[in-house]
Amino acid sequence: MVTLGDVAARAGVSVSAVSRVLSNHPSARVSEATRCRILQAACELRYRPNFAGRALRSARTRVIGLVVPDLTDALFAELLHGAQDEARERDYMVLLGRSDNLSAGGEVVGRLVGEGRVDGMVVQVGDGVPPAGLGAILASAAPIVLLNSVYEGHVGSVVFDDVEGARLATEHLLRFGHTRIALANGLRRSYTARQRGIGFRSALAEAGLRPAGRAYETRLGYTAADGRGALRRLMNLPEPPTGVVVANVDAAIGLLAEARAAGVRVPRDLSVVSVHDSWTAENTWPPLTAVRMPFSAMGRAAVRAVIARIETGAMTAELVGDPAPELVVRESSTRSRR
Amino acid sequence: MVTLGDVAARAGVSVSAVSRVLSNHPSARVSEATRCRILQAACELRYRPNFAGRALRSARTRVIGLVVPDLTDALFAELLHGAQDEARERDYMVLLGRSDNLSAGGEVVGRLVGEGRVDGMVVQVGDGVPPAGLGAILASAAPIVLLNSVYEGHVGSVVFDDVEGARLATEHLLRFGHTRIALANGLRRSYTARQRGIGFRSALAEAGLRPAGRAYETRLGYTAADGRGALRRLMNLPEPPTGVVVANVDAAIGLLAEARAAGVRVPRDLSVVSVHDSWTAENTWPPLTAVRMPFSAMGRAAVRAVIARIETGAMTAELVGDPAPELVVRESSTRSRR
DNA sequence: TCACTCTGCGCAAACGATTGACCACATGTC
DNA sequence: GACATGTGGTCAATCGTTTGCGCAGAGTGA
Repeated sequence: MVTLGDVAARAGVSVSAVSRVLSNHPSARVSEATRCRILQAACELRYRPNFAGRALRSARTRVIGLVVPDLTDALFAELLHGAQDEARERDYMVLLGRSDNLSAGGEVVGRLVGEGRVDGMVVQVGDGVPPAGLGAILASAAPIVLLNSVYEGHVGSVVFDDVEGARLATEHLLRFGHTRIALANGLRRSYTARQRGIGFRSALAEAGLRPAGRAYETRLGYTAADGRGALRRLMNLPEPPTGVVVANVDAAIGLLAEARAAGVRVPRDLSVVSVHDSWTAENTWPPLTAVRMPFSAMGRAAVRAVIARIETGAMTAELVGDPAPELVVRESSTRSRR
Repeated sequence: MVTLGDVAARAGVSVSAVSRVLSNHPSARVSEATRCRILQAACELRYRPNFAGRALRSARTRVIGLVVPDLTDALFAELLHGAQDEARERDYMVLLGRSDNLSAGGEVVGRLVGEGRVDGMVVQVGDGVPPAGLGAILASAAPIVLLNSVYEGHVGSVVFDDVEGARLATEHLLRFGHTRIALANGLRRSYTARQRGIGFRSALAEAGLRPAGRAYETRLGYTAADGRGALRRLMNLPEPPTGVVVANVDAAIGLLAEARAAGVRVPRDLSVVSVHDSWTAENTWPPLTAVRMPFSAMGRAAVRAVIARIETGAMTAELVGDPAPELVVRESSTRSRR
């Protein structure tokens, strides 16, 4: 391993001179000739600063942790990409942690922050995590930004405009003349599910429709299996809906598959619109009408927020509105037949 | 931050005593009473060893890097889970790097290893990376294990039994009486694509079928769009195949969607079997018959291999055969009508 | 010439954990 | 009594980087 000392020896100067030159420190008062010798020596020896040495000395790692509950879908990949792009531009790295089922990833947060492996964290809590578990994590006083959830008294969160996303999806069905519209939503305690419920109902209200009743809003979850369950429940109603807003694209994919299996024709018998878009939505049958949410921008915003928290102490509760949620019309939705 | 010194002060001993006790060092000769005091002090102060200090001193991080070209599908998630499970059991962490389009992630390997952020790496090179780029990475003499590709002279790779996987898929179609079977394969230079081609052709040969000709093997790639392209190409042949083996589940999903759009009925007109299974394959229409490959086991094996390389210097070229590839029959394949 | 200031660097002390060397004391052996 | 052995620890060096401080020598103004 090449150290500062090696470079210094080759350039015939002291380690401090090398350090100052290589990190462009303002206090680096060296002649142009010396600077050149140092740079050349570093280049020839392929010097790379040692991460541990630097982190130990400066008590900063320039790494931020990202903890998500699930990464089996393309949405997460987009989020991670945005986060990594933003991090790279600011000379940070992203360390992907794993939030296990138990304790909302509290252990991983403790490890990463407690052992000084990261300077701050972006945490997305799982759908089914009770708020109690969250408190313990946030109590650590470490720079933490929550993703898609807000917690009493914790300012430091980045959320989608889920209300608007759900509203867009609902309005699309309303424009197609649907009046009996269902919502296949996430779990009740999920923050995003609550927001999407609000957007859904407000769109209905604005259209002068009274809510179709509790039974038309399932709250099973965001997985494909949950979407399947939602379809069965909704189509077994005395008056099944003619349109359904699914709060997650993975659930919509399951719902679509279950519709085929149950003989429900989409979009003829049932129009389907999902919140979230991904490459999988283009490849269902029929191709899924979806509201594209800015996952990449959210990743960027989260990293930006946590870096701001680290470097300036500023706390932000940000709503990611740019680019705005956008409806992508495909073939799973059509005009109501009545 | 709580340091060893803080714990030592509270327990009334020296830092070295604390260090030895907390790390269960064999040279820790302390009385039972002292050991207790130290443990209690550490517990009360919530001591956590500082990562940087430890890494600097020991020149080891107990972190291994995982670099993959693409993480938009569920397969990758399974791989990562396996890797993380194995790492955790051996008291390591996994750091997910990003292999950009350019230079096969050579830059990220250089950074992670060069700056001492990781002790070793698991690298899956992208499908379209020419072998030349690989050489540069492997030349760094760092502990690197390749995933699903082998490189001349580099022993340190973990691969699937792709030959067997493709063979299983092909034999399934053969048992159904298909004789005109196509292969929608990955790019020519891809190692896995070559292996899957071998398995495909050997199954045909064992069944006494002569290969149906070059045109029946497309080599477009592993994405959904590539699968769509493969379907169009194959169904435009003078004598379209009645069955197709798709070398990747994402491509199979695209192929299925394109079949619907083109009016090709699956499985009536065309039976489809894919290599790789994932939750998305259960939710296509018709549900996709697939060969389940042991992604989780591969993640574990890769981490095991790189740790072995780090700790004992042992190099391995391993074929992940347990659990063996397994055919999961769903509804996208059926008996040939002739 | 003296007292400054400025330039161009080097010295050395941290940061936190690990570990070989060493020390004081007690006990056992010849 | 001299010596070895064992017990229960402490001391101090080390890893690589950063940074406050100091120190020559050159230049400047009075």
